[in-house]
Amino acid sequence: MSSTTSYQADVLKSIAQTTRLKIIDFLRDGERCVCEIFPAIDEEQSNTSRHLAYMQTHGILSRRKDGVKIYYAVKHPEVFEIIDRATAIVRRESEVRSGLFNSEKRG
Amino acid sequence: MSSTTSYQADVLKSIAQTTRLKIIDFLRDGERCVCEIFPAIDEEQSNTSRHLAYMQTHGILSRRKDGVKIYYAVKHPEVFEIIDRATAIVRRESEVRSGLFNSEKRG
DNA sequence: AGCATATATGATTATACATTCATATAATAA
DNA sequence: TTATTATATGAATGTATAATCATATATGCT
Repeated sequence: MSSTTSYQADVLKSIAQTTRLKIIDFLRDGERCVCEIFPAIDEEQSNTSRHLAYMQTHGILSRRKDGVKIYYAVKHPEVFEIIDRATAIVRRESEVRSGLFNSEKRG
Repeated sequence: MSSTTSYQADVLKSIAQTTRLKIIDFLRDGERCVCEIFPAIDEEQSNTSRHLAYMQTHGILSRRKDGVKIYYAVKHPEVFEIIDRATAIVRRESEVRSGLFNSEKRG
């Protein structure tokens, strides 16, 4: 196996989870501290903290300390591009499944 | 949570695994049957079959039957775009970690 | 120093996942 | 019909993951 394959999987796994997707989505506007993040996504502080640490360890979030607060941000714009493409797939799949695609074609 | 968040996670999870990444990469040239796939990626037939079924169920692979053989293909070009972006992240991260980025800047 | 706030982490539990082996099913050929 | 090839799947196993609760640690304020 290509040596980068497992790193690719690690990066994608850091995104492919509902709580982490919620966090990343909340970080679209930029850097936020933990105390802003966990109420916004409606998850427990400890769980949120773990996911943030996980994503930072795997290189997709940056971490900045300011006093008591820790600010996290998405490091690579590709993270958002990946999610946007996943959204496109979901949208297309749901159209096909609901028969929207075929009925459009029929007019 | 947005109702599509868990579908986004499902799509990304269908990609974020080493064996599945190997399969998808082998399918870059197009449709292939199981008997071509598992030797190419050096995995067991049963394991390969399971991952193919998983990805098909989650909407990222198409499945076509021709006699005894089953041909699978990647349905959405976005799947490759997602992997390419993950690769870009991995590359940038490894550059930063190895200090290549900073030494380049220094000249 | 004592207190409040912010974040991280150990321990636990439940669940999901990946893999393997053995075997079932399906299509085709002899 | 029997044999062969291709694919799928049940059962078992080990490992990873997500979430929760309780608590530790760190910073700053009074």
